[in-house]
Amino acid sequence: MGIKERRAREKEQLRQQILSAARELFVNEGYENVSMRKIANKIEYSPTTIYLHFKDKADLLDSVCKETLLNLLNTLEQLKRGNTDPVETLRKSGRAYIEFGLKHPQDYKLTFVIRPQFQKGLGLQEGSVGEKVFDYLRAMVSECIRQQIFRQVDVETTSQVMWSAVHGVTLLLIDFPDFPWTEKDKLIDTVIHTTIEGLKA
Amino acid sequence: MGIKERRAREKEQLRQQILSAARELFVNEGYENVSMRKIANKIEYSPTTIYLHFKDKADLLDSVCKETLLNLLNTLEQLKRGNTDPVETLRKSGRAYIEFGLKHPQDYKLTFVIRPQFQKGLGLQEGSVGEKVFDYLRAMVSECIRQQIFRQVDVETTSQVMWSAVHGVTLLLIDFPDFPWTEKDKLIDTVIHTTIEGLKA
DNA sequence: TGTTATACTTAACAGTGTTAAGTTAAATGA
DNA sequence: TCATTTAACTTAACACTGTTAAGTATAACA
Repeated sequence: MGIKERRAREKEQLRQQILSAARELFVNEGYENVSMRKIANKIEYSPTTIYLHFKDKADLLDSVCKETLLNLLNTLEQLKRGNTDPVETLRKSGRAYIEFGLKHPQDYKLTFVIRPQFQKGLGLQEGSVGEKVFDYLRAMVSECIRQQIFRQVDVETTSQVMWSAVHGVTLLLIDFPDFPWTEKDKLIDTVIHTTIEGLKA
Repeated sequence: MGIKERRAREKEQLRQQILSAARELFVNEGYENVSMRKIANKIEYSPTTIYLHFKDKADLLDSVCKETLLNLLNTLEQLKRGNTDPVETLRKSGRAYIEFGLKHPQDYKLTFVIRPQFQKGLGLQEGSVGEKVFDYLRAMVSECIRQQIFRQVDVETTSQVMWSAVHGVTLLLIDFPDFPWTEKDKLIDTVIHTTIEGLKA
């Protein structure tokens, strides 16, 4: 039964082709400014072919975002290796998160701003990659609390505070590039430092 | 020359009519899902009439956002009156900012997320209402530093850290309503408290 | 070789932002 | 008062959008 497998492989290949064309266009021109026809043109298929692989445009966006989250998760987990000091790890992770957002601003916005707008009721579903990213954060914070470095007993709230801080500065830097920010690295470091100090015992 | 004045008044009236129709539709259905024709229908004019008052759809959005910022500025300035303790004022302002965002989530997103997306190069221009809002924040932070309550000498960085925190938590609460947040008020208080503690001397 | 299933396309629908050209009505000047 | 100018507003059109129903061609199977 090699034929069915080959067909499935070919189908998956086209799916990936659509996905990477979509990502490239979304990232370069913005979700709104990319039409299904544009994507279809790029891969040299008719627009309707896309609908054989993705429910609609939002589904396509969803899949692109899932890849982004996997990418982010990978970046973060690589960083954890060999780090023992939990606070230092948290600091570095915060930096990595923000830098990921600034390095791929369009991907970041697609994932954390555009997608929730188009996919209402998006709560980082169970088993989703998004949940795994937050689990990563939770684990680090948990360790900081366990070692009695952090004040709060509540892991959830503490993690959410941390997320708020890095998400906030990331989006502001992306969305208001012409605002008279202080030196970017200084701002990022201060945001992370301030939040961590504020969380300490 | 009462005629010219009456004409100008009528023109301004229609402008306001368009603006309030646009706001209502934007807020209820989302910027993307509102067409110029929809707005025109609501005010019972032809779609092209709108273009006699606004350059394009983005300009319309811009004007709606300006109103929102005035609204926010007003809320914040009312709060300052009679408050002497600068840290307490800052805390209350942070709360008011976040609550404003949660009370008018669509307005907030339009102003701080959608608009920068459509109006590239938006750096809170000189004299803009947005600048006035940030000036308000700057003044409060400045007072905290002057009284040597806050660590940082750098007013700019400190203000930007504060903005990051409140912006971050506001957007997360709006965009991921189904996320298992800890009790909302607790989260907001903790974000503000953590940031302020982290900034202290 | 004929039939079925899959992959893909064509054509269409109802909508979009925006503009050029045209119309109507009011204000102005003689 | 009446022709002319000016402003307000509309009609019709352009080139696009996401999406679907129906149709075609090709490959896999019996």
